[in-house]
Amino acid sequence: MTNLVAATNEAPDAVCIMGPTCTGKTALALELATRHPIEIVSVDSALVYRGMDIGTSKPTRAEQAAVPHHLIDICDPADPYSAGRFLRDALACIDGIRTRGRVPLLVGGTMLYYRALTHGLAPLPEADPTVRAALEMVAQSAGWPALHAQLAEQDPVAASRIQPADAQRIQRALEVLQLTGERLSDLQQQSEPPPVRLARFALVPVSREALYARINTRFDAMLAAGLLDEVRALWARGNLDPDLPSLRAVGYRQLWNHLAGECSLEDAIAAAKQATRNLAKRQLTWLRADPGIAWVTALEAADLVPISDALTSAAGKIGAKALC
RNA sequence: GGCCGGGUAGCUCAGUUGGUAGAGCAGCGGAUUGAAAAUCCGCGUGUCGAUGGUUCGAUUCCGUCCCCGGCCA
Repeated sequence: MTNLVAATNEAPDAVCIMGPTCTGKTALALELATRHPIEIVSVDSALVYRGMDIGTSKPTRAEQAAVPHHLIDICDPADPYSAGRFLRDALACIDGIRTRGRVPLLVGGTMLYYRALTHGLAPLPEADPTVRAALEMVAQSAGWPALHAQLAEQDPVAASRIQPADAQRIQRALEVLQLTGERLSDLQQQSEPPPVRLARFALVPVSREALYARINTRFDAMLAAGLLDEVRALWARGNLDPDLPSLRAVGYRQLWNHLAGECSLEDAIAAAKQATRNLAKRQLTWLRADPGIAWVTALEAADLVPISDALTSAAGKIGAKALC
């Protein structure tokens, strides 16, 4: 079903390193780039946005200059990026990198994007603001449980998988129904894994406690580096609102609320750290649910051997392909 | 020192007209198909500050003490 390399010796087309926020993925990728002919593809829903650098821990200009990076700064914060766009963009990047004779190293923490890469996406329509606004209006008066009941009539399978309070998913399922006349649950059967053989690794923290402590410390460092000014600059544009996917990003959302006068800076900081910790926990849940991913718990040289081996193997495959 | 509030889950608090207690948050686990750094679901034993008394039974009523906050001296 999935395109994992598993225990076979078959060489991968690309190598993927996923992991919760704040575990050192960027540093690891840069380190690997000194020893392997790679280009980095970001698997991250926040790094795509321009002008959001500090709070997303975006690789610096220097780091991006040292190794080619992809899917960073490709979207304005006023425009929503999506899993669908990511999959198309990422597959194009992987192709391009391989034809250049290099190995794609996919690195990030957005697990839905990762899932799209390993399992593919169903042929679904993209979001339609008009349809969503209409559904939103109905929900205002009738409530989401009523829309869930409606979904149960039209797509019982989807409804059974979606909680009555899960507004976002109810809205999406009904949107698909309206746009295509077909059931989301039927369309979802039609997803095909992309034809890319991935060697997958999960970079996980030694302990939850240490990860949380690091998250807190890093957020303070972000503030010291000028994160609040970065958010003020977004605020000053005047055309952004907090419902945008970009501004829902951890850290930005809380500081934005503070700028809107909804809470003190102190409370916003505490909430941002909390949200980041919650995010890291959810990322770990995804990782645990993937049976085909190899866990790497330390950045010691010995622990990185499997990753290096995968990169070497992928490079060999590309080289062999080039010879044909 | 006097008066008034408070002391209940890791935190903020609710509650029990006396039958040993429950929310939110945290924490832990899970779901996850174009918003995903999003959205949602599940999990609640804690000497109810301490100690005497009344009572079949006290976290609840009464006495004393301790701690915290405020006001008055």
